Amino acid sequence: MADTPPPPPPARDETPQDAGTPPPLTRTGREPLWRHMLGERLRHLRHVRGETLDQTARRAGISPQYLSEIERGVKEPSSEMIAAITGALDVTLVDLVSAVADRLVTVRATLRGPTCRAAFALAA
Amino acid sequence: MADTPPPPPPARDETPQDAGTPPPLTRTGREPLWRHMLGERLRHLRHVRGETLDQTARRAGISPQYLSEIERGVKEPSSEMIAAITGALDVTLVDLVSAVADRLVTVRATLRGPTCRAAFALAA
DNA sequence: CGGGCGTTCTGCTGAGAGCAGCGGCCGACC
DNA sequence: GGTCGGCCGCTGCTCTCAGCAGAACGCCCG
Repeated sequence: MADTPPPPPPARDETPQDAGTPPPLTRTGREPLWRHMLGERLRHLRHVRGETLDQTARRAGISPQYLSEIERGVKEPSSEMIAAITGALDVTLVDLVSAVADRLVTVRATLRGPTCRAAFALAA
Repeated sequence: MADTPPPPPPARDETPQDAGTPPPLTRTGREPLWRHMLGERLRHLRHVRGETLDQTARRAGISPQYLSEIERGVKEPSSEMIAAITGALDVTLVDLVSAVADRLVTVRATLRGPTCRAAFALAA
């Protein structure tokens, strides 16, 4: 990504979202779990800064392999760990949590979209 | 509290916030940790429903003592546990996360207020 | 082919999640 | 004053998993 440092993070994550599948839902088809949303947004924020796992992990004081597991929603980091990572990414907890909230709204709209269209089709 | 069931939760937590001190900051005076914000908002949402620890804990399938520890920011619940509690409170993850984000913004404004005034006083 | 990056695996240790039981504090109520 | 409901705090327990280290693999690119 860009070499220039990213602008100060907005209150809401206004950077373009990554393409790709949304994080996995729970087995009952309900909304995703916190650790999946957390990990996805952390990875997104890291990519916005144009950094590798190793770079961010070093500044956060954790292993790159563990950061990879967190971003993939495999492990559940402690609040202290979350604070270390957001510090390394130069964002605040409110930035992160807002990004998760916005992403959840987007994911929910995406899941509901085809369902609404399918319902209209059935009504026709 | 009111016997009538609470209205459908809004996308943002628009119910009046509890009076009282904001959650504890980290030792460096930075913003609070995720588990403190999480716990505070879960307790707020439970109070909005007019419920006791025992009532909500039973529906979530956890012990009331453990729910108390979560709400006080003493314990770090797993994502599955968070999902169980939000389910018991009849809110979604996006409701919870949005509530945390809004609360963080409020807390940050509160912390900055007196600091700005203090700075002006010093300049005088 | 080699390097960079990310993922996956095995194995480990120690912290802590989640619980049960109990006693205590406080405010409301009688 | 006593009782009750709600909550807190403590001890102690078991078992899961956080977080790590090291190694290996796959993919992509020059």
